[in-house]
Amino acid sequence: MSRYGVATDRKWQKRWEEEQIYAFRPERVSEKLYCLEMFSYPSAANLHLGHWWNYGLTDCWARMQRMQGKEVFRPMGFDAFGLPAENYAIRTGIHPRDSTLASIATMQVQLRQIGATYDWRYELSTCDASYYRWTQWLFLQLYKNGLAYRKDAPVNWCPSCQTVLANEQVHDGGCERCHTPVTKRNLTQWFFKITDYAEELVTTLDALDWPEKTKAMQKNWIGRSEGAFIDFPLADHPGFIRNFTTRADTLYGATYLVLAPEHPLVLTITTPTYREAVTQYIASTAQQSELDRVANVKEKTGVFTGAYALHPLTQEKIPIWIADYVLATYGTGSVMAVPGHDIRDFEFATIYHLPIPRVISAAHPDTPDNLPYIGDGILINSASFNGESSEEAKITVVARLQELGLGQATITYRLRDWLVSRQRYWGAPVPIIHCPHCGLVPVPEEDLPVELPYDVQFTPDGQSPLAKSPAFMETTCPTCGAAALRDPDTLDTFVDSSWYFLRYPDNRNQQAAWDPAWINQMLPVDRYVGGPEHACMHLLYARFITKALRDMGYLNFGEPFTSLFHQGIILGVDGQRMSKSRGNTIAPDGYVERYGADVLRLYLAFAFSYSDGGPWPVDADNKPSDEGIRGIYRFVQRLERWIDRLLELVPAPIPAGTPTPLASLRPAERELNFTLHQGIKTISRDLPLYQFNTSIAQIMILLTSLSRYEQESSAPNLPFLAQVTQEMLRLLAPLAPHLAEELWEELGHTTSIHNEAWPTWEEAALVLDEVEYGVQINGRIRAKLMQPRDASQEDIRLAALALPSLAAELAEGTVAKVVVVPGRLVNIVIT
RNA sequence: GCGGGUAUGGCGGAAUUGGCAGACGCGCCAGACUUAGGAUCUGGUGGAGAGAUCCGUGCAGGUUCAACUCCUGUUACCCGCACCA
Repeated sequence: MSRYGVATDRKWQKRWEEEQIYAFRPERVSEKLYCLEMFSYPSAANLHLGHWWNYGLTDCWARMQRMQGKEVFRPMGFDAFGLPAENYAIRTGIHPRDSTLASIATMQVQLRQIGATYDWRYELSTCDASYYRWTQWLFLQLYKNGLAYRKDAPVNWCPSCQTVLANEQVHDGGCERCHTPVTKRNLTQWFFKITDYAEELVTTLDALDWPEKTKAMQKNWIGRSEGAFIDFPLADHPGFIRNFTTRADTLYGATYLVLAPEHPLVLTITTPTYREAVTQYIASTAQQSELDRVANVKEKTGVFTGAYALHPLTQEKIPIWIADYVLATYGTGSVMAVPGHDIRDFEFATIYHLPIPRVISAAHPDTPDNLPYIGDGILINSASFNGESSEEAKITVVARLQELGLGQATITYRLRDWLVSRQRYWGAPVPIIHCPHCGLVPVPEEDLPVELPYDVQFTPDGQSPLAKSPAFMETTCPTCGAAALRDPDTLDTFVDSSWYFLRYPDNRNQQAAWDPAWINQMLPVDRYVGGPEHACMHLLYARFITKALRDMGYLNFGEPFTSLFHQGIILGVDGQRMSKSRGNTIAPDGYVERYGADVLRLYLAFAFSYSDGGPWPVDADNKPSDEGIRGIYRFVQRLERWIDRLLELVPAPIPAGTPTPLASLRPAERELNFTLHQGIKTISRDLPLYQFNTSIAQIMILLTSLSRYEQESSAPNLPFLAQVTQEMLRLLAPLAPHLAEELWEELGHTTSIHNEAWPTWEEAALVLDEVEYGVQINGRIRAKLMQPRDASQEDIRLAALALPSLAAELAEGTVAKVVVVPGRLVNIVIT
């Protein structure tokens, strides 16, 4: 049994809290390091392994930064609004507010059991009126600056959650949360104009210290595309149809236009003969779910409208079709179809027997004539543009169109505006009043918060629950005083989390969301840690909101998270994500009770790569194994035995000790000293990179070296042993904070190890008098060779060639070359 | 189809600038101790072979005195996006 255990954890957690040793000191803001993990969703159950993995291991990182003199700002809070609490309420009848507050209370206690360095004075919870008051304030600022607007549009609707969803919340045509196929509905909804920032969001991405994958995902999601608008005048109506293309060079190959069924001009231009077919087609596509649409990609369908447009350069009459392979929400909702050089247009033209001319010839003709050629090439059948390259023609064709007033170069984005209103209860109310006389009237800022009422019938039926609460809805217009109604929708929870990192450092400010002078010093977040699944939602929204607030003058920076790190995920033994429904969860509680928080922390840190995660190991019976944890537990016991041994040799209190001068160390001590400094150097390099496993390995090696030195030495150098032991505990402190603190106290210290400075290493200690060389013949290791540190390359070469064990093999050939790598190896090349 | 990533012993995982592959731990094997335990300690442990040796980082090539590492091609798996004009 180890004497360290959960009781030790409690003892130190209590004392740290009393002494406020992790309190952030604002006067040291110049040394601040804002390190943040994505905040947690309050859940009624006990903390799961993921919490320990996310928050326990980032704590090791933060603790090392503290010891290196950084003023670490490390807050924790709760992303407390959202559907799970509401769905739980519908099942159980427990009000979302009650269940959420209870969950938060549980988590506040349990998060402390990890032994992390949170400064709880900066806590926040998004469902508190003192927080969402400022979420509503944010909405109003966006509204006043034209970045929040209401529009009637086809939007994603989840029939199960009974609410609209943002584009980002539709995955594979289904609801991100419940996977129900999403349908389209025409509704009037609130949007944030994130598209105004599309260009900056994509161009400033490169400079961020973020994982390449995440940057690529955002870039892809924003979908910047350079091309041109090309207008095709209508043959029988005034006006024109505007198309977006990236291939203006293929304009002479455009043989028809295709509009999305939702395109606003469709019914205007459709001729009476085709009206019935067209309306039928529109109706059938409208009732298709996103999933059906994706499933039907292979069979292209469409109908002719009977209308014609004029080719802008040839004046030829070309037919106008509608088809659902053209998306209403991208570009102009209309394309010029070039079946000779586009796969989709080709498939469509083949089915409906439309002509498929060639206007680009490939430099190396390897595409058969019965397939579209989608690459660049030389223009043919393109009048005066013949002979130009695709690259040239993309410019010259657009220039000609521009002279005619029928085209211009442009950039489009895939990114759509962010739909933020939700027809659900448990969220921040939209702070807008609908007045019959004045229209949309923002709630005056001094009237915030618009409080979410408690007594509401929140069972979802497609209506906003708040609409059924007259006490909430009925108000007066702030402008004209007439009776008016509040907006019944609540805000997407991603609005709450798009600015929480700005609130933490000034969380009790009641006059403003924050004090800009203070926040501009505290932010941006220096290191943000969280899962990669937020790449195109939270991380994108937070960047947008930060940039918008900067342009309104509330911030002087435009990127919220300078540096981003994604942890991996610990999976169940089946390799699947842990979940109650799969029954593959592993509870941390038992391990913590039995071995203590630090054994679990050390195990998680040691047994997995932090960036990869991976499945929990299995034993011979395919059950979750705790053999690895017992290995860590043995290490803890070995460490305690060593401390006991040291205290036998050197009674407490052990002096803090100064490093013994290198020159006065005997050879065996030099070896131990080498291991110490090697360990300090390695851990100082690896811990900042979240390479916890190698850091712990170094401490294990150091402990082994310590006890071996003591066992093998007839007269151990006791002050030196005491000093090395204390350095080892300092190295351990970030990883096993309770254990290190306890052992530190046993050595007689009366101040916390967590206020000790991080050890430094001396390069001189890493230089040994003798170096072992590997001696290779033709690249294969054949012998070892000890050489003095200052031996010349020539000495080493001669010593290697003179090795008796190599004589026979060397005699078989002639030595062509000898490569000496100082300090490492010798390679003898024989032929 | 596009983008990003991964592949190393029985297992988790190491390997700094191209320089002795497999650190550290688990498991396994052998031994010690014993108040007989699912405890602890010590030693060994990539594979093949009696052995000298040979073979080994998904696969096939290449560059190099030297390749897990760099280059070309290829396979499998994972993640994200996907009729985006």
